[in-house]
Amino acid sequence: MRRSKSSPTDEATLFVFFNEIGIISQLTSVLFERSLPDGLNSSQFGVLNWFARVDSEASPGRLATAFQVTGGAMTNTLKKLADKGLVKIEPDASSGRKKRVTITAKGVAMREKAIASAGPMLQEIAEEFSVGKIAKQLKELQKIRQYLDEYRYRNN
Amino acid sequence: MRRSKSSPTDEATLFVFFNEIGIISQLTSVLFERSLPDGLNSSQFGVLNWFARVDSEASPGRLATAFQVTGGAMTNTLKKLADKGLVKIEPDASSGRKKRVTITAKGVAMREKAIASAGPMLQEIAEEFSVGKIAKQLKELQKIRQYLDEYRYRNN
DNA sequence: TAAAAACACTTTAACATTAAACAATTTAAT
DNA sequence: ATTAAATTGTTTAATGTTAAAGTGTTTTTA
Repeated sequence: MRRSKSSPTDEATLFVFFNEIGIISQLTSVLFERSLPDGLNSSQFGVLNWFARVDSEASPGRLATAFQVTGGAMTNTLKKLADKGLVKIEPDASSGRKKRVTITAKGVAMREKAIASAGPMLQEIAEEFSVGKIAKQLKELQKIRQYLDEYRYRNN
Repeated sequence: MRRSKSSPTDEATLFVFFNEIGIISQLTSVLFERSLPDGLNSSQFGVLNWFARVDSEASPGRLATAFQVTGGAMTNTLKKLADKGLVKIEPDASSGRKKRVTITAKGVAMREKAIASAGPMLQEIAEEFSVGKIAKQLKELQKIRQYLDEYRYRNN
């Protein structure tokens, strides 16, 4: 450590770090979105992917919180997904206010198709960079993400 | 290397890696946007920050390309910035089609104010993580970003 | 148990972004 | 030189997101 306390220089490093992450996110999002099949957009893919990453069912409100969008936006996204038969929306047995959203078999297949569509780009990158190294970085990023998630719930 | 050729497993790692970057970007963007002063939004800050990061002047088209937005969106963002006196838009002496955009002193001050507004959050993170380690990661991320930028210009 | 408050989701108006059409200028082709 | 093509930026219609208001349900409280 160059200094014993947090300093403007440390903050500057972090700012540039998160800025860089934002730029990479922008670049890859555009590439990925472009490769998505049919009328699927990023928001819709995000929801399908969530069911693979996190849980097999959810309420619209839980999804809205997870993606940091308003309830209205999630209502809209889920409607689109339901129209395409990629998710199922039912009344929640436990409460008349809630709804229960689940992914359908068609939705699972669509998620896989969407991920496969990014294959060529990912393969090119895999040839250029050490995936082992990236896997190690990933672990660090996951820690940072976890921290940010906690930070978010602390400050809501 | 576990295998001699790129494999589905490598692609999966990369997919999760970029997914994680997207989530961190989302979380930090919301936090940062929330802290922004006055009527400044992310797009507008992005343009001000670009003048500090990349060049002292630009055409609207160059900025639109840099941020991967349409010309129309950049027209709109620059109009907002010009209305607030944060950038100056002039006809370009070298061509009647182009315009020349520069940041004003007020714009520079606004950028600094905006970055300062993120200070408390960055400080908290600096206390939790090793900034030296993050600085090393930053270098790797910059390589990846550079590659993605080249990839983008190759596939346009 | 009746009234008030909180909660979950949807709808609506305002705003940002995109794709496409448009206007103006410059470059290229013949 | 003229005409056609390409370039640069703006405008417009459609779509997605937000904030706020609206609807119905559940929980709290008095």
